[in-house]
Amino acid sequence: MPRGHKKAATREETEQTRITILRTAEQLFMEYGYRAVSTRQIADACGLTQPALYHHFADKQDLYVEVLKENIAQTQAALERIVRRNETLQERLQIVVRYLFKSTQYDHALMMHDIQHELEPQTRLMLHELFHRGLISPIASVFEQGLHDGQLKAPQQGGMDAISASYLLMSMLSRFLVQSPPVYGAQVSANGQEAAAALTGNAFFTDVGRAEAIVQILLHGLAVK
Amino acid sequence: MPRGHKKAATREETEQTRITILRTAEQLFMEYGYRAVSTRQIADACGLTQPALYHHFADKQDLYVEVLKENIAQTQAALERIVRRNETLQERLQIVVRYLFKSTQYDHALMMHDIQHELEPQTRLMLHELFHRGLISPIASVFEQGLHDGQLKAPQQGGMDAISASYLLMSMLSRFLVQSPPVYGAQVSANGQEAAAALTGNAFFTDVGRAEAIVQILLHGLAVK
DNA sequence: CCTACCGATCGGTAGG
DNA sequence: CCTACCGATCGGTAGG
Repeated sequence: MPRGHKKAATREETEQTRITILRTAEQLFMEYGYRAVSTRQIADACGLTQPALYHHFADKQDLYVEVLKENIAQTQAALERIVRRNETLQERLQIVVRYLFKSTQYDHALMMHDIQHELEPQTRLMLHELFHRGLISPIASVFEQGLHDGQLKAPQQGGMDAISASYLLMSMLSRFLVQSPPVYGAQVSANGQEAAAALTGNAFFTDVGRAEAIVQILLHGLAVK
Repeated sequence: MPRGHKKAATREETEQTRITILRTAEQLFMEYGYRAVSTRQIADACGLTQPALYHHFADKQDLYVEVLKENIAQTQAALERIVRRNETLQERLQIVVRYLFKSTQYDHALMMHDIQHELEPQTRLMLHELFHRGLISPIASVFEQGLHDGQLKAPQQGGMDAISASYLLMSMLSRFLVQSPPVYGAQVSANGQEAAAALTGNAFFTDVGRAEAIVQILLHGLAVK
């Protein structure tokens, strides 16, 4: 049954608008946090009025939950691909870390804080499980395999179970770890990343260098053997 | 010149009120974040009206900055004491981590996010330097010593400079790492910590166990040698 | 998807 | 340190 006589939005246009809102909201929520982002900010950035958002999402929390669902689903798909590759344990972990650095310029700790403190209890539980299944479990499967292979130490030998190792790896990706070098003293002159890399004598301040350093230390530690 | 004729607050009472406000605000800000805590919440928790806060602090940001200053100063004092002890590198790091776990039930990543996004640029810079001098530098001095001793790998040998290692250690303390085990499946029955510890076969889910595990892995890694 | 508008809450001020 | 109150902004709704 055709009905394009006025200028009502087609189903496709509506879907496009929904996607625009989701992507815009994702960027804002992930950078500033749930509470700090207003529905008007999101609407403005999409070129809409604020009430228009409520045509696509029931309320602010619903929009946030949809953002997280899409974000986690996408990350999960990528991680499961990486995890099944035929490469060494160390190489797969480095690819995982590089992916997480590249895909998310934000801090998972902020996301977890919002889930814990800004949402209703039942939503909180659901997202926690989603996070666990989507991000933690795929990474844990890599560690699990290393434990079975005998490449990784068991908990009793100074190692760690696979789930805990996955959470630990995630926490090592926290942005505040290194986002800090604007000025400590006053001796940093020009480009922050390169200057810092030169000062410290390694490539820790580039994304790839950071990914390699983190995995290197998680596996082999800082101590001389 | 005496003047106690009415019932004006003495200087001592005023100071006590200020301390009460600071401690109350610290708990709230550190748990929920700067923006999520209203000045009325703080005042209520202190048994005051909201405008009364403005007798002790210029505005909300000023109160937050004072909270951070006191918090960092106290942590700095404790860390500098620990760092000068006559114990092994590993023992000192474990004491540092245990102290940070015990003293701050919150997440430094949240604090850094608030500093980055909720404050004026000049305040942000000042607090960043305070954080660096108060928390990072003391910890870095431990790593620095280990590097000089030859106990720790240099950056060129798969190690890390002292400052980067300190940020990495701080990020490994992130609460979201492990605060998560409410329910994943439904098989966790009674006490979360103990049940999880039993399941995983180590003491990672107690504070002391976590501190030891983190330092163990930071120094020696997860891989079998 | 818009205009118009709601009650609630925010940080902060006036004045005593 | 209180009462009373301000303008701004919040999430969300009515009605078309």
